[in-house]
Amino acid sequence: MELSKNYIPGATEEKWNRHWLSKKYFSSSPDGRKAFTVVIPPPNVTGVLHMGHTLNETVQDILVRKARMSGFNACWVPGSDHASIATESKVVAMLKEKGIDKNDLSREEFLKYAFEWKEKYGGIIYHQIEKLGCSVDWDRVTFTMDDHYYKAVIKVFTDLYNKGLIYRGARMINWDPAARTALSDEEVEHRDIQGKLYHIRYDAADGDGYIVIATQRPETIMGDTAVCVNPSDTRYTHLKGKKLLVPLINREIPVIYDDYVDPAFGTGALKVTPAHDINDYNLGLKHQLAVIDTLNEDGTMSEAAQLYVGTDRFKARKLIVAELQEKGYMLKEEEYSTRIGYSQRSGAVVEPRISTQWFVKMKELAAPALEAVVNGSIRIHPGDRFLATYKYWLENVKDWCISRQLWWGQQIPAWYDEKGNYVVAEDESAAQKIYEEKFSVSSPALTRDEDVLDTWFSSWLWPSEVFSGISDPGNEEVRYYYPGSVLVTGQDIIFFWVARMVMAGMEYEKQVPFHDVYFTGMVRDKQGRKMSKQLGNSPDLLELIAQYGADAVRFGIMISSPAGNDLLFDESSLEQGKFFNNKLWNALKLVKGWEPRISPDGITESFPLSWFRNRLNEARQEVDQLMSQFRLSEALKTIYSLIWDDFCSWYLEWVKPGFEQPVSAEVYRTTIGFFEELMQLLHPYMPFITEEIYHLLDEQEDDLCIKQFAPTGHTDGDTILTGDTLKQAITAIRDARNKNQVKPKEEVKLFIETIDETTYRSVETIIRKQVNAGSISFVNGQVPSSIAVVAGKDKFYIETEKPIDAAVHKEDLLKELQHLKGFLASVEKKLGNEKFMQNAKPEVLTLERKKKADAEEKIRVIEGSL
RNA sequence: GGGAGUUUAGCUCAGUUGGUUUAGAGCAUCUGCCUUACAAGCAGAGGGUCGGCGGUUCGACCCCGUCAACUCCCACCA
Repeated sequence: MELSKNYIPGATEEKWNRHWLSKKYFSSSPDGRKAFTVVIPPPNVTGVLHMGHTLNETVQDILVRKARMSGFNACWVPGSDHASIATESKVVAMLKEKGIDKNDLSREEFLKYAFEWKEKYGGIIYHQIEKLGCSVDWDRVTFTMDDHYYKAVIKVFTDLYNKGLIYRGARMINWDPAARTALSDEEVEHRDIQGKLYHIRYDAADGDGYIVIATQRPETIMGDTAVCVNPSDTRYTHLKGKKLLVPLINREIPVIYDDYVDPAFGTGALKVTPAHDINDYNLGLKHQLAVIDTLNEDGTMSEAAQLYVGTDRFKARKLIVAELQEKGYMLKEEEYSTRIGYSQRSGAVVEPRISTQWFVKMKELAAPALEAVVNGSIRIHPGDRFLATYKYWLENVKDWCISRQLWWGQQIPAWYDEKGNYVVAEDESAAQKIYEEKFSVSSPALTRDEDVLDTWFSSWLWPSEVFSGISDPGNEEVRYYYPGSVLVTGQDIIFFWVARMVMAGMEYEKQVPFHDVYFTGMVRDKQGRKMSKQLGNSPDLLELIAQYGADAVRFGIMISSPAGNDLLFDESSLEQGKFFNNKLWNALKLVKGWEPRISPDGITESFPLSWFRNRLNEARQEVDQLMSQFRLSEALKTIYSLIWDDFCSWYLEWVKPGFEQPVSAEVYRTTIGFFEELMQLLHPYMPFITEEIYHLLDEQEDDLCIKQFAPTGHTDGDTILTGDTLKQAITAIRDARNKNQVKPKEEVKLFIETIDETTYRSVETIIRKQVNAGSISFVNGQVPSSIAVVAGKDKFYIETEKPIDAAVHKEDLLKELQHLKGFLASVEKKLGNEKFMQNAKPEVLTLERKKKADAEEKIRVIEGSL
């Protein structure tokens, strides 16, 4: 058949995707093989795949395809996350565009819109995953709001509640005034902000004296219930027992004393606003201060504030500052840089707020999760870089606020009576029953908690519940597939997700959820900025695939992405991938072109055949090792160079017959075999083109993507030795072929006499390179054009062609000998033979002419034997 | 305020036990080639005080110390 001039990815990718899917190659069910389980980090249902996902999915696919080809029952579970707050805010925005206010809808109506949205956009992600060539098991698509998943979440909630690990209570939480919901600590992002520190005067109620406080948030003064100073601060002792007046509203508040206050900071006086600051809240608890909440849930001033009621907090700040200035309370304003918490989703400035919410007690759950990583049951890659972060978080973990004032998500399974008494149960009838027993009331009127659970409260069950391991404990599938082999994810969700999955896994499966965690870096744009939709700097994956082909995209993103390091995305690496595709294609065209010319007259030169066989085996072992260490990018480089340099530039050029010359059947067969093996090796990285070429090379019954690796041939000692010799010969021939470029090297002669042949040969080779490299040379301009190194049992010499005045250069020479000794000692050590250099003592001698001639004679012999 | 990471050619990055790398790849630049698989290619060339300084060593891109720049994570000083 006629092969096209260049490789055209689009149609080929489409073809093989359809073929693989129709054959259900990526579907997995439990069997006698060992399972290799990967669960996809479920992307948000609303999103599209950005480059970060592309990197993650590619890494997973490489590992999964490799495992599948290595004989494992590979199972990669796809799915998506309902992403409670993220999705809800998008649906709300979408409704707003249509002129619909969420508040005018019932919960059911809203959820209908949300599910429609999910159906519409959830599919985009799956389409992208498929286009990228990800070999996921489409029969296992899981959504975190599937029925069984809902059941699991509710079950875990009630179970933890019954164990006393979930409680409800009023605490100071992070409040998102835009989304009007509570957030967990992890959902708050801190950013450095240039703010102002305002110095405000609080007069004594009796008119005698005042205190100046410093604050960043003057709009909260109406919530003040004390001013606190350090008891040792003599500046304020005269005010003891007095009351102060809050400016503008003239409410009386006490002066309190606490060591918490740093006299050196600001004015040494702190206004205490228990409703709007965590420290003030704690201080308030200690000193039994009243709590005055001056903000509404949308961030506007509340009735309790008395002033500017209904005005947004930031507008109110400006107005209050102006009023304080006008009335003379504002003594000073200074620039002040601080950190402010923002809601990760809505971007709104988070308010600390006292609110009744549901919490998970984390300490108990954290202990086994910490242990699993510390004792090595879970290995984190790369190295231990993230181990410290993981440990620190678990050791200092605080309770997890899991209730959200949203509708999209799993509704909290708690039922209340009109007095606020509540029970937790898996469904309403169970709740009725429990309530009846607990309160001895029959047929109570109960209403369900309005709130839903944090999205991560479902995500943390993912590794188990994708196999229904929690809704249907101990079923055959979860027993077979759990725990997963490797989790590939971004380091940004180590707390949100990874640590919590380990907790849930230990609690509900009594086992770690995965053995290895591979953290990919963040993908940034050329300017080093994080890729984000807001910046519009994240390229569209489908467009990239259309432009370069999926294989090239995968190649481009993998070729320079060491684990855990950030990746500056550069399209030129995708181009490199595209070029590589074409190189493969052209090699195919070359080899296929020989087919009609196979003839008994063809010459078989066995040398290149055995050389490449050897090279291929060597590279395969290297690739295996690199991949098992998750050094995927280096493995790809090895394969790339093996194909481009060794196979195309050397092997094919070598065995290539002259114009219209016959090709021996052996050469043809062997070459096809090599090519197939190469395609197999590359397949996890570039699945489409390798499958295509594999089939075009030869009529194949099997498909490459499920073909298992044949054992590496010729691994016995003899062959390896032959290989080394071959390698040297190849190198020599390469040099010869490049002879036009070979520069006349400075002639260097060396001679060493050692105890045994092996040591001698190694030392000789290395020392030759060292001398060539100039590592062994003379200083002070006395670099000789020719050196002879003469070594004996307990001494060795360096001899120069031009005589060197030993008296003048003795120090230099000794230094060189010392250097040489150290170097040779290390070579000996590597060879496991430390007898020779131990007692060697450097000394400078003048060699006689005759001796030199002897040495040169031996050199000739050595060179002849090479 | 703590902790981590990064710093190698114009750009993006390799360089894992300190000595077969007088520092490598791709892209970009320059030169010559449409040579019968491949101009998406081939043959070459230029380009680096391996962030600065100090130390250990016979020998350091690699180990130690220190400084600088950039990035990230964590933390309740108004």
